[in-house]
Amino acid sequence: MKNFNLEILHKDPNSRARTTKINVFGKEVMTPVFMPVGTLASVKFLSPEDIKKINASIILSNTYHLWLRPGEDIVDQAGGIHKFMNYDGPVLTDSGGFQVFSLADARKISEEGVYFKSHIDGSKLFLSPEKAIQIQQKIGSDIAMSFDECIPYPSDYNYAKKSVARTLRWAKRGKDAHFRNDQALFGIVQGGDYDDLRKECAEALVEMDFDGYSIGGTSVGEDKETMYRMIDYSIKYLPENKPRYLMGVGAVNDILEGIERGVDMFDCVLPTRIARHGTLMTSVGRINIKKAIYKNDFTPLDAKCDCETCQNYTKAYLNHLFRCNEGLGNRLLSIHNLRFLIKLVEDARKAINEDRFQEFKAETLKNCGFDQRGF
RNA sequence: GGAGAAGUAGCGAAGUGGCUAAACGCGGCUGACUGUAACUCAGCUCUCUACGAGUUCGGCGGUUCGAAUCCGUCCUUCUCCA
Repeated sequence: MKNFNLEILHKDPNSRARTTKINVFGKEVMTPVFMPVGTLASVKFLSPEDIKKINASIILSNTYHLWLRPGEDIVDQAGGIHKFMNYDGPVLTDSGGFQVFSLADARKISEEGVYFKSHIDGSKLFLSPEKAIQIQQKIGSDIAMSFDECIPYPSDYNYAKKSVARTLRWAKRGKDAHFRNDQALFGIVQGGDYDDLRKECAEALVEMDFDGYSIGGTSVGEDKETMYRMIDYSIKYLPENKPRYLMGVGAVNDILEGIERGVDMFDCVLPTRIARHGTLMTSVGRINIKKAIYKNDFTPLDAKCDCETCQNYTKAYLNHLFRCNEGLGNRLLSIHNLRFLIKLVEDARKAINEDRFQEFKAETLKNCGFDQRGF
């Protein structure tokens, strides 16, 4: 019996939003949760101490990328990913399924698996559902993902149907190859924006009995309404007593819409990526710190934020760091954006527990300026 | 005082008779970024009444159908010799 389970703490009476406590092999994860992404066993520019300081409770890493470098054997020899990167909190590894989408120009899909052309040295690689599980078991993450095909949007119905069937066969193969009792395994719902395909996929995965379920294939270029529909089409077929993870979503409005629809877990590169590009998420919307107007603005980035950056530095200083391409700017903004999203889900949990999630959501969206533009 | 070299858009730097409002880089200004090939990418950066027009390549004056590019002269800077 795996020491992995979910306890529902509170349900919002006005939506499907909920708070839960996920027990990840003795480590607690309160949901809704936002998971910072550390693809290469590193949340870019942040140390494990930084990650803890922003109150992150679980982070993500990536099978495909660690497989290429340094190789799963090295991580295994280090004693697993926690020891390797000196981070003792829960770690979830994505399977490489997203790379089927993001590296589409350098890969070929077959029934057996996916052939990749390495983006590092051009060598030929082959990743199968079994191999993806084997790698993740060696990496030693707390939660592994099954190998799926993340299809682009739009995809025509016939392709999506074919792909879902294959992703399901891959899910079964991966599950059969999985044996670690100290590692959970999640299935991934695909099916594009087709209700019946999402249903077919979700129900088949539930039948296979995974430890949790993800909603994949979103945030691949579709419009917001379509994304929210994909979530609806997927989540209604998923069981209440297992975690629901919306993959790759991290814009403020998307997170709130996801929570409202019953999502427990989110991950996204957005906060760290845009931080490196000078954009910060604030309680009044997104701003780009490189803009000339911040050159002599000696106020904190976000008056309502409790992060290290907002407590200690001004916009003018961050503006200066970015103009000079100083790495500290990347770190400070990454800390801020991650803390901002983690605080967002913390506040959301509180609101759900106090039966005022709808008000919280409406107020947050209004403050962030969603009436005029996306976040 | 003499000899040589050079002055191109905010800066650096190509161009050496028409295809040049002038490559490229930096700087500057905008915008994008959602399970990370991303400290990345895209656009703009002489002026204007702006899918067109007007002024440019140290100044002035020439040669030429046509000049940033050739000639004269002046100014400035740098190097070397006194």
